[in-house]
Formats: sequence, C-alpha cells, structure tokens
Amino acid sequence: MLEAPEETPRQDNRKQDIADAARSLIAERGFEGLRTRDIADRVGINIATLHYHIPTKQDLVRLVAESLRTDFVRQHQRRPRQGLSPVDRLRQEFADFRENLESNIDLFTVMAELGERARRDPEVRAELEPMRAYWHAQIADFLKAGRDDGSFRGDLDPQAAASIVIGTLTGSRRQSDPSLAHFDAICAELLRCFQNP
Amino acid sequence: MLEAPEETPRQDNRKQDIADAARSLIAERGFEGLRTRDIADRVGINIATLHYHIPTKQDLVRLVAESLRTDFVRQHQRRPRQGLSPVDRLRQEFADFRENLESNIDLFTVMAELGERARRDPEVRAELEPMRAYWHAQIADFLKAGRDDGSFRGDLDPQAAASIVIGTLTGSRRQSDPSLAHFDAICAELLRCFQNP
DNA sequence: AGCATTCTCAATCAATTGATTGATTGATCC
DNA sequence: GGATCAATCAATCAATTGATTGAGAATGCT
Repeated sequence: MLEAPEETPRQDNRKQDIADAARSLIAERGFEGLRTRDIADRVGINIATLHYHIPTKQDLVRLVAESLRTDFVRQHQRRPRQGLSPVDRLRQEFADFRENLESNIDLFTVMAELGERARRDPEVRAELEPMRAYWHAQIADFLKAGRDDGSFRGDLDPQAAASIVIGTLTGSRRQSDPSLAHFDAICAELLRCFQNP
Repeated sequence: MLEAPEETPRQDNRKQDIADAARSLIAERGFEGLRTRDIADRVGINIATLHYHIPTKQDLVRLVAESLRTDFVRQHQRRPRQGLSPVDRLRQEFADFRENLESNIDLFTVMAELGERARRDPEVRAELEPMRAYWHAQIADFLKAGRDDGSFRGDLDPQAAASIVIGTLTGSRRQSDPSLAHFDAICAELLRCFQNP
C-alpha cells in the first residue's frame, strides 16, 4: 500500500513534464477546461508527441492521480513522526497542512477536482480511496492514543474525530474566510475540542 | 440579501425544467460532461429551443447557481428556529443536513461542482459567497450564544467553530466512510467538542 | 557505420460542441 | 380574421476536440 509507481529511465522526464503541465492547467481551468493541446503547448511539444507518451486523455487523468498520490506519499515520509506525543502529532498535522496552504496551493485545487471526478470515474476513485483511508487511519490512531493516555477527552470517538479533522482541514479553503489567520484559529479551536479538560 | 429571483409567468415553467435537467446532469457528469444537447434532450425540447430560453451556456450555469440559491433560502425558511436553545439549534442544523444526505443527494454534488467552478467563474462565485457567509454567520451566532449562556465551552471561538461545523458537514461525503451511521457519530462528536464540561 | 528503437512533428480525420438561421406553429389581443 | 409576439423546430455553421497517420529525426546498441 502507498508505493510510488515505477518508471522507465527515458520516458520519466517527459511524463513528469506532462503531469506537471496537466496539474497546472487543472488548477487553472478544472477538468472542465482541460485540453490535450493546451497541455502539449505548455510542455512545449506537439499534440502527437503527447499522444505518443500518454495515448488517451483517460491515461492522462490517471497519470495526474498517480502523480498526486506520489506527492502524498512523499509528504507523509518527509518528517519522522515517531516519538511525538498525540497532541504534538496533531499539531504536526496542522503545520504540514498549513505549509501546503502557503506554498503548494495548486495541490488542493487539483485534489478537489480529482475528488469530484472520483464520483464518476472508477480509476480516479481507485487512486484516491486508499489515500483517504490511510490519512484517516493515521489521524484516528494518534487521536485514540491521546484519548488512552489522557491528553484527549475520555469520551472522544477517534473515527468520528478524525473525520472532523479531515473535513475541517480540507474545507478550510472553501470557507467565507480562507485566510491563514483563520486557519490558525480553526486549528487552535480543534485542539480545544479534543483536549482533556 | 438572500431573496429568491423573480420570474415572468410564461417562461418560468420552461426555465425550471431546464434548471432541473441541468442539475440532474451535473450530478451525473459534472460540469465537465455537461452538454447543452443533453439538457435539451432531457427536457424534451430542441437545442434551438434551449437557446431561445437560455441563450448561452454561461447563462445556464448562472441559472443553476440561482436555482441552488433559491433552494438554500427555502431550506432556511422551512423550519422556525426561534426559541431553540443553542444546543438544540446545533442539533437542528445536523438534522437538516442529514435529511438532505438522505433525500436530496444531488444537491451536494451540484453544490460541490459549483464550488469548484466558483474558483474560476466570478458569476458563480457571486452566487455562492453570500450563501456561505450567511450560513457561517448563522452558525457562529448560535455558537456564541451557547458560549455566553454556558452551554458551550467558555473558551470556544464561534467563528472558528462555525468553520469546523461547516467543513465537517460538507466534507462528510468525501470521507472514507460516507455512511449515515458515521455521520451521526460525527455529529455526536461535534456536540462533545463544543459542550461545556 | 548500420540497424533498431524511440521520439517528434505537420497534416489530417471524424465527431462533437455551443450556437445560429429561417421557417413554422401556437397564443393572445383587437 | 389578421397582426403581433412567443416559442419551437430541422438544418446548418464554425470552431474545437481527442486522436491518427506517415515521414523523418534522434538515440542507443553492436
């Protein structure tokens, strides 16, 4: 679970360029406005070259979904998480998310577009569901640990609380106030929600 | 603010049919797969007739957004909310949302698609932002009232907590467990988050 | 260097798409 | 009944779209 896909040596640069261009265009125009010619133009190649490397538009969508999954995996392997207390673990989760809000905003737009497409495209769904389940399980684990060690409320339901964390974080950009200051206030409030009084 | 748009007597039935068909198709295929011919087919009219009533695709998108806003207003006027305690007010919010999860699931899909489109379409944004702000303010108001009357925690931040409620509710369908039972568990956990210990 | 494979391109294809045109029908009013 | 306006339709348009073809260039291997 959660392994990055393999790539042959020669094509990987071109495919990476194509994936990056597609992500950038999805962030700007959504899947609704995604055109293969626009992608080729952005990479600086001919449309037929795009089709040589990525034969169909559906292959392209799959490539983008895999590319996002690869990023997700990297993110989760980037910081050692052993030895952190449940409270610090939750803080870490917020800090990671905030960092992406600041410096990788396209990631969210593309993730959201993929999320909507997942509803009607089984291949996208197959990429996204394991990521969602993994993230949820991670959060539920340390919430449970926090409840059990007494740092979080004794009546906390870890599964439900994990859904609250995820929903709140991913929904933060859709709020009427999408500022980072409000995001910080939300995170502080979530900590108060879970802390043992 | 939050008034339903007016309609001339003869066209309103046709426009309503068109809006309903468009919503249904958006729920199935997203904006990505929305085609004017498919809408005309679903209504049972010719494509030229569709253009007679709704001249451009952008007009159609606006019509759908207005239609959603009208529904939102109706929902908020349907149940009297005066005299409820803050805790019951929050419960009411959860019950209303759950009812839609059960019986009007397309509404969410269309709202989500509009939400993504709002990022790149100012007209959609102009319809959605007041709704978001209104909903957020409503929730923040009764959370504040609950904090002030002692039923919610004294350190509760109403603005942040409202964002948590909204993010959690709207994110509930995207979770790895989208069941109604899990939704109920989430709502119970949110109540525990806010209640005064 | 020669051969095989990979990669690139311009031109092209067939189908689709939002939209238009002009004729006709339906409804209303005097 | 005739005039006017609203509504409808089949046919059509121009542009776009995902994709293909065939030739040639670039790369890798012996």
